[in-house]
Amino acid sequence: MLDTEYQDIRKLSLFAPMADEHFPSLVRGAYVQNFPAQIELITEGEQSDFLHIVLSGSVDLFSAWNGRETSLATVRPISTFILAATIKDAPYLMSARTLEKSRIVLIPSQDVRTIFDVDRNFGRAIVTELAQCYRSVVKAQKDLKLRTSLERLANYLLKHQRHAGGGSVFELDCEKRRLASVLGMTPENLSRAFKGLQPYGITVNGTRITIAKQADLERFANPNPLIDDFST
Amino acid sequence: MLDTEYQDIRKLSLFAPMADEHFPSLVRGAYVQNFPAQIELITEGEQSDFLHIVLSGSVDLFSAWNGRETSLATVRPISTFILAATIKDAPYLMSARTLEKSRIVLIPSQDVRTIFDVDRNFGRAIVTELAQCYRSVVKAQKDLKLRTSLERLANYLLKHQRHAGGGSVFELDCEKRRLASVLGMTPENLSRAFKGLQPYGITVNGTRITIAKQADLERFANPNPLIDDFST
DNA sequence: CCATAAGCTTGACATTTATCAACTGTGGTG
DNA sequence: CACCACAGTTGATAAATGTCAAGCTTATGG
Repeated sequence: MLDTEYQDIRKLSLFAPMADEHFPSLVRGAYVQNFPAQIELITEGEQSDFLHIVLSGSVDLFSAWNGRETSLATVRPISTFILAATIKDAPYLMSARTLEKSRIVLIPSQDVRTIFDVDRNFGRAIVTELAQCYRSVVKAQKDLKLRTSLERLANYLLKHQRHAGGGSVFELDCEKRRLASVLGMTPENLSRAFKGLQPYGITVNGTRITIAKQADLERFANPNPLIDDFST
Repeated sequence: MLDTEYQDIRKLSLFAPMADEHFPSLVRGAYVQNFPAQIELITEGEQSDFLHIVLSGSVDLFSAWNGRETSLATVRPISTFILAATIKDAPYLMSARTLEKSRIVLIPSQDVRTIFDVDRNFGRAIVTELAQCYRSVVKAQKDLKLRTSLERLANYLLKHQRHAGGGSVFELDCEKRRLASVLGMTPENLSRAFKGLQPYGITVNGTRITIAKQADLERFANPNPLIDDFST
């Protein structure tokens, strides 16, 4: 692991509060590996042997059942994933695969649990992180159950517009097929949903989105911090 | 609070590991109250001042947006709810209302956080509970995104059959309108979904469900522990 | 530069789900 | 006992979403 990476991980909200004497022992047993795109890192149902951290690239968390498949989230640097399975020592509920060339840290789950037991601040950070994860999924659940696909797309666009700086033109940060899966629809329907947002000033050119009538779109999308804000 | 109730709460997995000297100070500031049916206990968006515990009765966790409403979960005795908001000191993401006459304990969130800081075992119990909650919602998310309403109903029935003892006849434990909302469909559609399961041996009489062709239903439902098991 | 493959889009169509209105049955109440 | 209120059901219809096949665009490699 590079020293800059070591520092970056140390600064993660999950590890920052940890005592100086504990962090090295957590990292000591860790692997760092570069993966090409489209590699399945973990498979749902397997035992959770490692806490994963994405240093660069991006990772798709997805799940399959009965021949169908859906994307549940995207993990971008620098953050951890599958913390809950690690802590509970339970099987993974989702699979994970690299979306592009990615650099991943693997920390043995047992080490995480050991230090969790001795470092109070780490324990507190884990609680905060888990509560955050929980609330994110609850929001996703509300998004899915309370909105039509058109409304989900509208709110997704507003959210990513803010994330991209707030300008009226911005770029999608993933393939449309994946976006469709994340939003709970088919790629064909996403295509039509973009068309359906034209009356609200949306135009699409490849991955470039333009929001011409901001107020109209916001009136239609009716975003709600209890569904759409990352922070709350 | 009755002494039996005190003991019951003490035995909850969330509180059982707590040191004997801390539990009284947690309960000292708590209220116990009886609520009639259909009382809104908390409203989404408000500050989370109390951790709630259902002693008897049942509570519906739901959320609304743009005039629509959906049930996200049912809380039954004896268990806590809105732990994540309490710990994060963040606004509630869901509203809660009594489904029937219910007895509820309210523990000031600040007390929970204070003892969380001093009692290691309590901290650990909270982590376990949060991880459990997180995984439950992830499963619900998979259920919703990977299955049709008919499949969700079939799996719901199998799950509740087991919960009710495994016999081929059992009772639904909530109104069909609520079940419909939990499963993410309209009451009309739930009615039709029950009809749609007739070929698999399902008959309905009021709240009484009969599964005549267990194997057929299971073949259709194709239940999966990573979606349908409470435990994993 | 062409050929190819892959993602995306479009149209036609099927399926699923929601909506609205009417009707049924049941339980409670005056 | 008559009446009402309400959950549930049913039918007709509409809207949303998925499926399949074909065509389009674009990036890439020989």
